Amino acid sequence: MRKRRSLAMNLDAVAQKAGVSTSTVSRVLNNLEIVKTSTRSRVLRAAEELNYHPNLHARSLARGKSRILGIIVSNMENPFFLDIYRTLESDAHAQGLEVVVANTDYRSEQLLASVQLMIGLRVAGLAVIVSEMEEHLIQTVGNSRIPAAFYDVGTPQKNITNIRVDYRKGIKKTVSYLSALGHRRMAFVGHHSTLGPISERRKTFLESVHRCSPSAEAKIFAGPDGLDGGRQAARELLESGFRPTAILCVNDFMAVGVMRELREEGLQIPKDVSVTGFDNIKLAEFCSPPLTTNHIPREQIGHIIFQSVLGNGREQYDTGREIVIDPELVVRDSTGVAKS
Amino acid sequence: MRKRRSLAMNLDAVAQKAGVSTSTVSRVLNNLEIVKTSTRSRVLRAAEELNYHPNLHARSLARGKSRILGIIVSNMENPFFLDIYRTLESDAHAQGLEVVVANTDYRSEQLLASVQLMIGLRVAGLAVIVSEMEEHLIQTVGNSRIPAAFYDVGTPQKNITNIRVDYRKGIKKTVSYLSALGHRRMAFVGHHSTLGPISERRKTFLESVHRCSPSAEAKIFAGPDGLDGGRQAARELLESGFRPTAILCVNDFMAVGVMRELREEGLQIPKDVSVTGFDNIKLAEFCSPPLTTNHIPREQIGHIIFQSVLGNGREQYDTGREIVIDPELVVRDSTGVAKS
DNA sequence: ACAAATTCTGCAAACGCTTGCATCGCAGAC
DNA sequence: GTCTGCGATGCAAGCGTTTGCAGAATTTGT
Repeated sequence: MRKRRSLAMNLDAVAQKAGVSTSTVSRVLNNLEIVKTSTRSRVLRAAEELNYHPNLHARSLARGKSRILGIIVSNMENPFFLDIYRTLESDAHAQGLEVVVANTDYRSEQLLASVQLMIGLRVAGLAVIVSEMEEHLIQTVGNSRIPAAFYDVGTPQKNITNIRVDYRKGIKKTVSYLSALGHRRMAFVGHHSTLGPISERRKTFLESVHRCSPSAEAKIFAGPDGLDGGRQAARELLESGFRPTAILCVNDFMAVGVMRELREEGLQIPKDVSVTGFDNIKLAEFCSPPLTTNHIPREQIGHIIFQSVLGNGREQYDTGREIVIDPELVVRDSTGVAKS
Repeated sequence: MRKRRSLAMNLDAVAQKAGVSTSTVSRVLNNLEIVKTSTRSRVLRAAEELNYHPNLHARSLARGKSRILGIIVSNMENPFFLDIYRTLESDAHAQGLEVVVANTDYRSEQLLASVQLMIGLRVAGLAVIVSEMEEHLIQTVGNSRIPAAFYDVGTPQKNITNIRVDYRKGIKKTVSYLSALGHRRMAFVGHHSTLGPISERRKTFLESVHRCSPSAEAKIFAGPDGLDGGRQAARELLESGFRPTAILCVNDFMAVGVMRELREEGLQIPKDVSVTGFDNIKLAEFCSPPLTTNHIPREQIGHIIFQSVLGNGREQYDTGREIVIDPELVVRDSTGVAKS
């Protein structure tokens, strides 16, 4: 048996220095009221002097649970995810919880690793805000008994809440708005993980265009999520020879990239081409021209997720539901009547 | 003594199911080669069937250290911090380390909490990329013996590396560039935590302007870090009646906000006002007009930090140094000759 | 066929903390 | 002066792993 004398600072060291038992130190550090004031201050001083910091792993282990909220997002760079993350973080901190984030970069292998990490950490709750998701992983989370929330993917279970945005509705609104402005040639720019051939958004776009004006043309392009991806998709679009009078983008972030490329090619927005986004991130308001987009209430989504996962600290979580949120069209200056 | 029968899945359950001891299971799960192939697969199957996930807290506790890289940033929203974070994350993942991020929002109380968290987690290494920092906290980290790197603050110690950017040089270059374009009235827009009256950047700006053209006017404004903060500072600037022909911003993110407000007020960039930023974030290239800025190699900084904190997995870390990086002026379209 | 060398596997301590229960000390009651 | 009651503390088990060492199983050598 190892007799590895611990060099690290631990409860024992503090206890010894203060002349009490480890239990007492533990009680002081956890603010249990049963400790005599004099003892209490003696312990606190000892801890201070020794520069003691409790080992959170040991703590979690002993308590059988951790005070950590796990968050998994696809792309931290995209302000949409970031905003939800920030809301969750602030809600968590308000309840004295810490937060661990993991980024998947839209890679499902990384998503797997992240889920493993969160389960391994025995997080108190888990928020999964990703575009990619396999049934298998949902099951894994379901079996883990960790209260969780999934955004835009999967179906509710006993410990899982689902939150989804009705993109269909948003796309329809946008298309009919553009249609009313006379647009008959439209393109949709997405990122790869939202645009498998099976993707609902893709279908919805095509359907909506077809419904609004059966004779209209519609095409679809894609690039990686991000400013560069948007730009790249726009370049492909232009090179393809297809000249849409309006471009719908899967999110604002990509839309900004798209606009950059259009400007570069001498096209004016919205005079030559109208552009729309999705999400209504801060940047949509700050770019030039300000972007017409669909507002998705990210703060509200964050709060809902937090509530359903760790609702006010009670043991009875409010999971197992499905919540649907409607986007709302926000018209700014990046859209106008179609060029004749 | 509690006889709380464990309901949670643990090594024991797997061991029992596979008909071996916990040690063997542990060895299988850690890929120790000494396990017989047949036993190995039996164990793996049992683990699979039971949906077993090792408890990382117990693991860290037993091992005496965790495979976690801690990162603390001021403002995850600012792409500058985000880029460093992403580099660190990818380096960490490449070595099989996980990452825990904490956001301080420029609040020193939150910074304290974050440092406590990281120490409590016994992270393998710590990167602190914040603008605010108290000597006291640096000492705390120093005493913790955790290999750490601080960006732009503090001084090297045995377990601490310092990385700083020579902002002074960048500001000088920018001012003299603008000066050469005929600018004689310039403003500096910062965020509060970079702009105490003691702040070096503030001083450098004033000095540089004074040196380049003794008769020139210079003023300083500030808002919170972010698009809104930049906009707000610009508004104050305009309302103050001071009409600079050039505005230097402490970072690109704020510069985008500043430009938005200027446009709103009908000022043209760079015809009426030139604007510069710092960092050279992606967005600087995508905004309109593309932003003249100072490139700060964030990827390089990320790699350096990672190397010095967890360099290639050896026990001998390369800390205790100070590394200085020079920014480089990148001229784009947001600057031009001064309006006469 | 038996000893020796070599794999493999199990035992049990240790990691640093929490917490139910036992204990100790002392004030007030009788 | 002994007893009761109660607040404050200590004891020690247990949380789920890892790992040094020893013992069991298997192979090798003769």
